[in-house]
Amino acid sequence: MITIRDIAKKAGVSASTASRALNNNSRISETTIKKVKKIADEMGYLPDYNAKNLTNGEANAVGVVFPVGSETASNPFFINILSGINSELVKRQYSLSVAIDNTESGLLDNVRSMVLQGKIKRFILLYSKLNDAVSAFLRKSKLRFVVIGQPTSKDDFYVDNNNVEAGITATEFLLKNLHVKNPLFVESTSNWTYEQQRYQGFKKVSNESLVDFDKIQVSSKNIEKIEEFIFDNPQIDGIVSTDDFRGLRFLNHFKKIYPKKNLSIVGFNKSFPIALIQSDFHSIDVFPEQMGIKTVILLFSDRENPEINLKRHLIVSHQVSTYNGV
Amino acid sequence: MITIRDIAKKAGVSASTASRALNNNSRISETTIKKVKKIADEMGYLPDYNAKNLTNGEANAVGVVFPVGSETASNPFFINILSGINSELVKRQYSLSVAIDNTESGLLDNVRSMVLQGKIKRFILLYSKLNDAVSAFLRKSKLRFVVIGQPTSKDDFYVDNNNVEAGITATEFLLKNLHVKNPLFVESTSNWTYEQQRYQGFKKVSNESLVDFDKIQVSSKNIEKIEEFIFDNPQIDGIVSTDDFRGLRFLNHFKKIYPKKNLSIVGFNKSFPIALIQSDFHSIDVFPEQMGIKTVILLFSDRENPEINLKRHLIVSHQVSTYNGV
DNA sequence: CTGTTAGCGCTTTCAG
DNA sequence: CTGAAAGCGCTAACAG
Repeated sequence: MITIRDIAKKAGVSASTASRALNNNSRISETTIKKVKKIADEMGYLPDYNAKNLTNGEANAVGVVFPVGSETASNPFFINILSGINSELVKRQYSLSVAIDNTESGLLDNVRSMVLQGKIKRFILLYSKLNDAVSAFLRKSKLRFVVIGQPTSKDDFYVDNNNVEAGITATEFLLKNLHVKNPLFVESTSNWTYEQQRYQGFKKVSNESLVDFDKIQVSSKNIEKIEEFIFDNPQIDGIVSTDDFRGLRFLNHFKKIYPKKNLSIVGFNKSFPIALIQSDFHSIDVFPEQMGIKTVILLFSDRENPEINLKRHLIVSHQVSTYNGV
Repeated sequence: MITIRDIAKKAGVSASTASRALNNNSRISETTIKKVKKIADEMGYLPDYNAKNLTNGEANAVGVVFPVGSETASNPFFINILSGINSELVKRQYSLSVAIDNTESGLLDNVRSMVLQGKIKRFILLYSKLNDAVSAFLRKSKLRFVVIGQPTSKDDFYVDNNNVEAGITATEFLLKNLHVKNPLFVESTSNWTYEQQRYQGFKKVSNESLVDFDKIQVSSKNIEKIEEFIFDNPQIDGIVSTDDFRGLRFLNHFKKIYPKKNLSIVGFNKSFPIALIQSDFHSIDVFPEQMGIKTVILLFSDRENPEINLKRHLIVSHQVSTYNGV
């Protein structure tokens, strides 16, 4: 293994000068910086992270925390988020360390160990939740973290879509492009904040367009009620669904009752890997990879981006997208 | 921060003795081991990983490598694997470090840096692929890694399901429990090894049951052919599909042509987060969390499990599971 | 602008 | 069975 002393020797300087040169310390002359870097390059020098971390008292890693219980299907695009996060981390010579557990206490232990033993100082939470032990711990420890979704505490950092706007986009597309006259808003039974916000957008556009509209909560618990509703409302010709799976589910109920009728759908998240569906099925792409990218930018804005340093959140755009259905 | 010297001082021994005691070194007497550990406990001592890693020349982390291209989108699947992996890692005081990138070369850089700079010595590959640069690099570096899926090189370590058996299970369920008379095997156009293996099982059971059977490749590229096939084969009453999404897709084609007919389905992977589907939709659960767990067990078998140390693979079971459809 | 020295927290020879 | 001392690779006072 080739160390900083090796390159110092070859460059005819001391180890500390070499170290400073490699870290662009302003006290070192341009010439020696160039020289040292050139030699380091030639010798294929790669700094040892564990040594750096030990002396710095801080790891070059970001902790990425998953929600407990994979029931949170509301965030289906984890892989894409991870990909976005990591693309930004590698630029900074950081690595991505994950905390995931089936229990809240296990998850907390995981994060505590990252902080206390791993010296990780920056975190990303792939969820947001009231009275969350992990965020409480991070706040108390004065560590910087960014939440993906709506924050639960007033001065948490977060990255999210503009969900009201997204609801507007979805509904406008449904009414104007798909020519729907009697839209329905389909959501879960959990009253997530993002669902309420998307509904706001839906309601606004529907009102302005002077169409009749309605809302329904869909889960596996209330099947009879749903089918009754569908039966009683044959005029429904399109839906905005807070996620693609729920939209598909509603479609199946609908087709069971009206096999011949078409239903236009705008869902969210582009959850289906392949073209899948008969009928006009569209989805709002919320650009998960972008969310990952912006999350990291915000996470490091204290060091790097004076211009956005004062912001506590960043917003990712969205876009209607089409499944090339059968 | 409380260090090993603090506890050594309190215990009235030297730092080296304390270190050895905490690591159960056999040269230390039972009594001092007990004493030192008790004091460490009382003082809430937690070893600093970066220091340990530096002296050990090896990080307490496992690199988990994702396939390039999120086209392999089965999201919940990966999350569950991660969860299984991490549950085993925490027991060993190891952490989970991920490598993910959109390009093969970027991914390789990521892994190289983990090895060369991070001193990570053990890896898990969440894919398997011929002529893979990452596995080549790991082999050359003589590092231990376990692949999830079928290995591409004769002496790679791997964890997988028994896919022939799984094909048998799926087909038996379709024929015996769902009373299908004319089964069809639905696969992708990629000729994955696991698809061929599942087909073997399908074929065997179909033959033994003396039923007529067929096979079809389904993708968004050959829609007309699929619908033609369905039209020409009205006797089809059930399918085994190599994944749930493809099964659903076929179902939609089928319903378009025969709106009134039922189709029984056995897919794979339990990909749908909620009950979704009208018609008899089942799925083979391949227990991704178990796969994660066994992967780690195999990864550390050189140190820990003399009894399975000679094995180069572990097999995870599977099970028919039901979507509580509408 | 550069070098010397010390030290991060832990493990490990080498002595006893 | 235990201790003293050295060192992992890097950074940061402190001098000059």
